[in-house]
Amino acid sequence: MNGAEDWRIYHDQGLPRILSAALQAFAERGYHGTTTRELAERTGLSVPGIYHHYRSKQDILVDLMMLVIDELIDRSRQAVAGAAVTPRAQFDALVESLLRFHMFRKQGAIVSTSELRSLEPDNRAKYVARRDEQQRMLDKIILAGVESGEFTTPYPADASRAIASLCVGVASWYRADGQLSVETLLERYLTIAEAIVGIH
Amino acid sequence: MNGAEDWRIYHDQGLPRILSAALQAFAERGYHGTTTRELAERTGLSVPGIYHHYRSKQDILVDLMMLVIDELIDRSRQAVAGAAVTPRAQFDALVESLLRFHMFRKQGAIVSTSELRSLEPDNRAKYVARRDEQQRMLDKIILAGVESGEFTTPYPADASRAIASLCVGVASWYRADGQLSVETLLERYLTIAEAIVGIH
Amino acid sequence: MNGAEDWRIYHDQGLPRILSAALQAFAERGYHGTTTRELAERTGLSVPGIYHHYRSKQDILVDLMMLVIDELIDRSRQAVAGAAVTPRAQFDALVESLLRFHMFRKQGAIVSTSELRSLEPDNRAKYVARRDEQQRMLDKIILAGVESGEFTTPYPADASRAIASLCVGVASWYRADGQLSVETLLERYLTIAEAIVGIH
Amino acid sequence: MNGAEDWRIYHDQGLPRILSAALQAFAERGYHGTTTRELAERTGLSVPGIYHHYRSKQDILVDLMMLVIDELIDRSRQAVAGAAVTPRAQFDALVESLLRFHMFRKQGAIVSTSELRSLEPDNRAKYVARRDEQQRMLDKIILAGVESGEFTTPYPADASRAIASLCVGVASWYRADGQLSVETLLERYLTIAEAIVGIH
DNA sequence: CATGAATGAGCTTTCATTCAT
DNA sequence: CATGAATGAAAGCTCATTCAT
Repeated sequence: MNGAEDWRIYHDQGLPRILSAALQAFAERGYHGTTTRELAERTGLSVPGIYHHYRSKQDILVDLMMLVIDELIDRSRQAVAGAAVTPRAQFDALVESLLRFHMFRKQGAIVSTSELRSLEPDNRAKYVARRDEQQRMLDKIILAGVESGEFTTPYPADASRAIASLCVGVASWYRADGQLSVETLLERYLTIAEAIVGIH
Repeated sequence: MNGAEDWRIYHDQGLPRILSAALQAFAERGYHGTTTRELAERTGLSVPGIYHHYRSKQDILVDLMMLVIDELIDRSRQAVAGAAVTPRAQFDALVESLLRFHMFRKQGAIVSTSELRSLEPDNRAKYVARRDEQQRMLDKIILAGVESGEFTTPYPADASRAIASLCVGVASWYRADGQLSVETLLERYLTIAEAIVGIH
Repeated sequence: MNGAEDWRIYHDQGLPRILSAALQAFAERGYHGTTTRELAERTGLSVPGIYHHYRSKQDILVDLMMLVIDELIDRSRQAVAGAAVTPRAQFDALVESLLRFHMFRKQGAIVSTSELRSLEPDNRAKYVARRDEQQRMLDKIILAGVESGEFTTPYPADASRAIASLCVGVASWYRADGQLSVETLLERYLTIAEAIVGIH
Repeated sequence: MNGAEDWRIYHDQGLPRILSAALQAFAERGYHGTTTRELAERTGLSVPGIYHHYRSKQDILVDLMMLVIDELIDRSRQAVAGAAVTPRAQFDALVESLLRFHMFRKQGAIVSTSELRSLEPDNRAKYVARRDEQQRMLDKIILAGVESGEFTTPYPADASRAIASLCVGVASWYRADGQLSVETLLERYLTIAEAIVGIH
C-alpha cells in the first residue's frame, strides 16, 4: 500500500481530536499541568464528552504515547527495510528516520520523553518495552557496522545512546519555520552521527 | 581561594532541606505532580513550615532552578579559566565540566530541563537568559577553534547545540552505580564531542 | 402588570438556595466569618457544588447584595409611582416602603450595610452607585416638599440622611415575633419621619 | 479632677498601640478580616510581641469594645450629671453627648456595632449588659419627660430607640473634614431628636 | 454526544497561636 | 519585647470523575 520511501513523508498525524488536543496541551503544560476541562475546551467537546471516549485522563496519555512510539517504530522499520543491506546504508536510513521523526513529530516526542514518569507502572512498562525495542534497532546496526569493520567506534553502546540523545534533543529546539532547512539539518546531523560511530 | 580544579569535584550539594526535598520530588514526579504536602513530608516539616521559608511552590522551583543553573555557569567558568588558552584545551575543559555536571547534578539537570515550562513568564525569562549565557560559552569556544583552524566543522552552531544535547542526555541515563566509570564516560564522550567539532 | 400596592407585600424572597444560605450565614457571622464549607452545609451541597454555581465567595456576596439593593430600589419606585403627586404622599409612601423593606428584608439589609467593606473595589463602586440612587429618591422628595412649603425643615439634606439612618436602624432590632405590630411600627416611625421634615 | 464640661472634649483616645491598631484595622476590614500579622505590622510589634500583651485576638476585641462602651457610658453620665435637673436639659445633654461620641469616636462606634457578633458568648453578654445600661439612661430621661408632660411622644420606647439609631448612624457618614461643622450638626440633630420626643 | 449538576478527595495557601533563644 | 521557626486546623478553591436527562 505504501511506496518504499513513505517513512520520509509526514502529513498531519490525523489524530482523533481528543488526542490532538492532549498532544498540544501535554506538550505545553505537562500531563499534571493539564486539566480535563482544558482538554474539553481544546476539543470543543464537553467534559462528559471526553469521558465518553476515554475512561480516564491516564488512558488518554497512554493512547497518545503508544501511538507516538508505534509510529516511530513503524517508520524506523520501514527506513531500515528500504535501505541497502549494508551497515552504513541502514545506519544512515535509521538515523535519518529518527531525525525526521523528532522534527515532524516534535510534540509527540516531547510528551513521550517528559511524561514517561506520569504513566502508571503497567503502562510505563509497556511503553518502555517498545522504546527499548526501538533503541535496539540502532544498537544492532551499529554493532553490525563495527563487526564488519565499517564503523570504528570502540564503544558502540555509548555511541548508540549518544546518537539517540542527539536525535531526541532535536525535538526540543527544532522549529519548522526556523533558519535550518530540513535537508541541511539532516545532512549536518548525519555527518555528526557518522563521526560518532567512526565512519570515515 | 579555591584550587584550580575545584570545578571537577562534586560534594553533596548542601541544599537547604526544602530545596533538597523539592529536587528529589520534582525530578521524580514533576512540579505539577508534586504536592506541598509531599514536600512537607519529605522535609519532616509541616505544610505551614514550608511556607515559613517560601512564599509559594513556584518560589521553590525558581530558587532551585536558579541554584542549579548558577552552579553550572560557575563551574563552566572555572573550567575554562583553568584551561590553557587554546581552543582545544578550553573546549575539552568545558565539555568535561558539562558532562560532570550532568552526571553529578543529574536531578538538578532533569528538573531544569523538564520544568522550564512550569516557570511563570518572568521567572522563565530570567532562567532562559542564564541558560543562553551558558550556551554562548560553548558557542564562542567552538567558533574560536574554527577560526584558528583547529576545529574543522563547517557548522559550528549546530555542533555546539549537538554537543549540549549530548551532555544533557547524559543526565537521563547515567547512574552513579552503573557499569560505566566516570573516567571512561568522560573519555568516550569527549572523543565523540571532538569528533563533532572535527578535531583530528 | 402588577397591582398598585405590590411594593407593600413581602413573600419569601425566593432566593436560590445558595444565596439563601449566604444570606443567613453572612447576617449571623459576617462574610469573613463564614466559610464556604458552612455555605455548603447550609445548602445541603458539597463545597464544589457551590463552586459549580459561583466562581468565588465574593461573587456570592456581590450577587446577594445586588439582589437586595435592586429589590429595594424597585419597591421604592413602585411606592412613589403609586402615590399621589404631592410631596407628602410621596414622602409617606417612600418612607413606608423603606420601613417595610428593613422589617421584612432585615437580613438582606444587615448584610448590605455591614459587608459593604467586604466588597472588592469594583463591586463596591457598583453597589454604592445604586445605594446613592436610592438615597437620592428621598432627597428629591424632601426638597420638593420644602420648595412647595409643605415641609418646613431648614436642612433637608440632613433630614433625609437622618430618616434613612432611622429606617436602616429598624433592621437591627425589629423582630417579626416581637411586641410591635407592623402597622403600629409604621405609624410611629412615619410620625417621627414627618416630624423630622417638619410636617405639621 | 475634671471640669464640668469635660464630656464635650475629645482628645486623642490615648489607646495603647495594639488597641489603636486594632481599632483602625477592625473598622476597615472587620475582626475576621484582620489577621494578627496585620496587627503586628500596624503596631510595629512582632507577632509574638502581640501575644506578649494579649492572650488572643478575641481578647483584643474584648478590651477594645469594653474601653469604647465604658467611655461612652462615662461621658454620658457626666453629661447628665452636669445638666440641670429637668428632663429637657438632661435629654439635650445626653443626646449631645451621644452625637459627639459618634462623631469623635467614629471608629470605635463602628467596631462596636459591627463586631458584636464576633464576641464569644460570655464577652458578648458583658458587652450587651453595658450597652443596655447606656440605652436605659436615655429611656429613663424620655420617660421622665413624658411623665412631666414636657415631652409629648405617645411611644417613648420607640422614640428612644429611634434616637439611638440616629446617633449611631452618624458614625457611618460623619467626616471631621466634611462640610458640616460640629456645632451645626449638633444643632440640627438635636432639633430632630427633640421633634421625635415631642418637645415644642 | 451535549448540558447541567454534582462530589470525594485533594490542592495551595493562610490562620491564630506557640516556643526557643 | 524581637527573631525565627514551627504547627494544627482550616481556609478558599480545583481536580478528575460521574450521573441524569
